[in-house]
Amino acid sequence: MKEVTIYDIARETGVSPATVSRALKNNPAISDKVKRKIKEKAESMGYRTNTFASNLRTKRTDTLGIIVPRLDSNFMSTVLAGIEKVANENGYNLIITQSFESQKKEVSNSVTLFNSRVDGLIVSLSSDSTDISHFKRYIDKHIPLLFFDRVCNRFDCANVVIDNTKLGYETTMHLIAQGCTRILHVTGNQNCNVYTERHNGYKTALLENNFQYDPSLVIETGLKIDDGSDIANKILEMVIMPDGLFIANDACAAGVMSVLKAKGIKIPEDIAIAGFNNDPISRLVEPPLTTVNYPGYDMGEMVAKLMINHLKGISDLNMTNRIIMKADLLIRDSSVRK
Amino acid sequence: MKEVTIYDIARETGVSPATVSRALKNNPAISDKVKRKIKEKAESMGYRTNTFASNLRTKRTDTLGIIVPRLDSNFMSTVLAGIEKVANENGYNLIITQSFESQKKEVSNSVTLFNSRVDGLIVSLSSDSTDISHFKRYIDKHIPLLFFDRVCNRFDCANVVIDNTKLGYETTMHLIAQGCTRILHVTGNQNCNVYTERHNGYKTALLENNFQYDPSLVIETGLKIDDGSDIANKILEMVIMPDGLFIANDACAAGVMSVLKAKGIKIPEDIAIAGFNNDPISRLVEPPLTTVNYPGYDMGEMVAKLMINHLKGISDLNMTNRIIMKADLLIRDSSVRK
DNA sequence: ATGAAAGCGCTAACAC
DNA sequence: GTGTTAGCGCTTTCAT
Repeated sequence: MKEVTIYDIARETGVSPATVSRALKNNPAISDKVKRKIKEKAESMGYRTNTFASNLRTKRTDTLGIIVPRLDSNFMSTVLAGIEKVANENGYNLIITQSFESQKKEVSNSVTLFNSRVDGLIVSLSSDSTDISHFKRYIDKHIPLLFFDRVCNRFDCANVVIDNTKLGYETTMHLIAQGCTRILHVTGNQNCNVYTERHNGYKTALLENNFQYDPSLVIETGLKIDDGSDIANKILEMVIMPDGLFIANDACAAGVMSVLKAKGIKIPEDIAIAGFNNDPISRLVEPPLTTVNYPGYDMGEMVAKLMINHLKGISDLNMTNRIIMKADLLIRDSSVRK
Repeated sequence: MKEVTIYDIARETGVSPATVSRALKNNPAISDKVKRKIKEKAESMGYRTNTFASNLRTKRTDTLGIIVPRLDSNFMSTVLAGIEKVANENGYNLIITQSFESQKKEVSNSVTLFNSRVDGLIVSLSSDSTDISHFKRYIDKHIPLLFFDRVCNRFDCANVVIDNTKLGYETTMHLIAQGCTRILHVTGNQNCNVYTERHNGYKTALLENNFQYDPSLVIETGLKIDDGSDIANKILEMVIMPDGLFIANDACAAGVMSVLKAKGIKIPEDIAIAGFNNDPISRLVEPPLTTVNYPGYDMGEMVAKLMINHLKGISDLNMTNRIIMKADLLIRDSSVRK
């Protein structure tokens, strides 16, 4: 299956390959008449640009690499939808990979994408990523690097986040305002900024209200729906049960809630509950779950725009350290008493 | 930022570029000693293959193109997780695009991916795709094409599906067995095989039980959570309310259920409900939702394996027409009476 | 077992 | 406004 090249078009139209190349790239030096003729010929001959030959010359790929912990979470797929939209509008392709929350896989993905010569790399770290030296090669080659959501604070690189600490604080304050005096916090891997920060916000709110910060009231878990059942059972076995729960994501919160309700706990009367993310699930559980509206789609758009504007020379990622996006506490019935 | 090439390695190691190329590709003609020396040098010099130069020669990209309606649904992201895993294990990259349920976008995506010279294309059609001539170019160039979930029956091309008709039938039979005599069906765009087939299964089950098939008991909708509210309100206004609902996806079913319950309808006593997909949401609503377990992750793996095995010459996609994967009715409390 | 050399298809500096 | 030409870095025949 022989591919049509610009040489074939040049021959057929009686111009040089260079003219064909220019015409197809809309180079203003070529007259409109010639351009039209060449484009028509290209179309009729079934020509398609050979991106490899082109990339080989220009040393650009118009491709962005993405590494995320998992694709199959509502938050991540929403972010990706946002990234894809912007990338597509700007003629960029995406190569999307997932680390499955494993640093080892993250390293291998980062190498693969590096070898694919992506123009830029967008990353949300796996929860066990302590060492991030695998990204050094990008920095060395001046390939722009941008983190979002799960970022590394010990690494001076542009990133887009929400203020997890503040939102953890506000969520906890809200529970306290509803009369909770014994608030249990369910958190994720403490290596992960998003979870430690929410945890810190929780702690600050407690101390500010003269409550004890009791480590036995903090449970670290995988935050899956099924982890929720285990946690609910732990809670039910406690000598003194908590009267408030701040759970670091909605899926897990929904899992907890479902078991607690089945055991006759009244929500929010016996236990008030707040989650995080504004996952669609949060609106459907009963009572609807108080949560934090995490603007995933907007974050995806923001991240892609930052990267692409940098690549186009419109702005400079290196001048940015961190962008904090707006997110709000969304109060629903699962936490409102009275 | 100068890239290291095989010429640089050749110079440093005192061999020819051809030998370097062979050594790095593990060509058996090269002695182990030389291989080791070259590989070490390559490593120490920070060499990375230039895939463009390589692709330009070999005319392969080791990249699969994907077109899906949307990324941000649980089912799709689960499928993609499965595809990504297999692709990655086999050294393939993915370029993922979404059509946003628009044929126009689907066409433009198919062109982009074609021009990116993907080795193969995996597609789940947008709901308004009637004409699929935009894929002809792939067939003409013998680029393997594989559809899944949303496929086109009028187009003779390999595809992976579940038996939607059968499952629609079984779900409806189950509702009938629970004593429902007036079953309303909520379906999606009737241009879409998955929805027409589920719809047909519903119809068959009714007729087989000597119920009338009443078109006024079939509602076509976008199947989003929020569409669920509208539908619930429509149901509440009906002169004779249905006593069973078969809803073509779980998100919408959860939306319907939430409003019905709020209006005091007892589920399953007043109305029994069944959804479709086994979305995580189905386990968390109350009562838990009867649904069809749609094995998205497995389907992703299956699809990727089929494509990659074809590309590797292990098997031949052209000999396959359709693969029907197993899926089962998952009976939960939302439809079980007494 | 290794080297020489041609060429994949495109772009851009330079020439006219 | 258009043509000439020289590579981009790799693979692969053919030769030794």
